[in-house]
Amino acid sequence: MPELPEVEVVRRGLHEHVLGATIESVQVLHPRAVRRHEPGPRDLALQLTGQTVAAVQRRGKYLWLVLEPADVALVVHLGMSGQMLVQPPSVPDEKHLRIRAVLDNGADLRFVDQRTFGGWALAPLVEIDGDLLPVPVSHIARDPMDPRFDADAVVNILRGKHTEIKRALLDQTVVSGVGNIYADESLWRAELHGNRITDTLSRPKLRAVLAAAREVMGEALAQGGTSFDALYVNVNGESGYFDRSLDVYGQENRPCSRCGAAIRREKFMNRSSYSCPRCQPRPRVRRA
DNA sequence: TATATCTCCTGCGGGC
DNA sequence: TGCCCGCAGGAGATAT
Repeated sequence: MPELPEVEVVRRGLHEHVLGATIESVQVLHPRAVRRHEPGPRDLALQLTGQTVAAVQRRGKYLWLVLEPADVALVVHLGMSGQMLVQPPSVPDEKHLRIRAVLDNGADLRFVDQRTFGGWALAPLVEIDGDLLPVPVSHIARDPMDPRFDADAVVNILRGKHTEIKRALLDQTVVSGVGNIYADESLWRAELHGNRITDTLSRPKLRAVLAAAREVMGEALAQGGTSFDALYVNVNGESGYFDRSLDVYGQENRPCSRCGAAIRREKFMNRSSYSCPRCQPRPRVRRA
């Protein structure tokens, strides 16, 4: 599932392969892939045609292409299964090809998305806290890999909330880029159960979980991201290797690499959470 | 206002 | 073999 490291791998690939390219034509093959572009598929195709990719940027799990001369952003979210592929036109269409942009450098930029949670949208850029961001990204907090990420400020936000720490880690307006996999890995490294309540946790403990998030996502990025199946790939269609380094996510009943206890799986927010019952004890009082 | 839950979507795998 | 159901989960919408 694409979280920050996987999206950053894609961003780097796009920077290498599409920066400076001009879009010659666009085909939207599935309207749901552009549902966040309110004027509709035809407008998106029309506005993209003739635009040149001036930059490829990312915040959290969002990435965007800055387009000139219109000076707008093509905002891309991969959702759960989205892929941005740079392919020669001779490569047959992928089964779940949703959008194709033909570039003047002889390549296709393809958006492939099995579960259609992702999509493309055009948006103006606005200045937020010294950064130029597309409007749909303006509410997204800085991610832990951002050079201007302020861990102390995030600790203060967490201390001011009364919610479970895992829920807060997944809230992209608090800290971005963290999804279910890296939330579990970060909490395991910080030896915290995801149901612990934020305003009961010490500042050092909150700093530790943020540091763990930065650390684990940095390691994943160095290995090209995490992949469990063919759903996450880089722009060349290759998978990362970090799934081989996960300590808890997907490790149910396997021994904890720190203490040997069997990793447990629990339901949380309608999804699976993995943790070590010994290193990460449940809070004594659980909320209803 | 803050927090919690629901909903969208498709393909795979297990059970019958 | 084929059908049904649960599961995977990001993020906006809706409910509390």
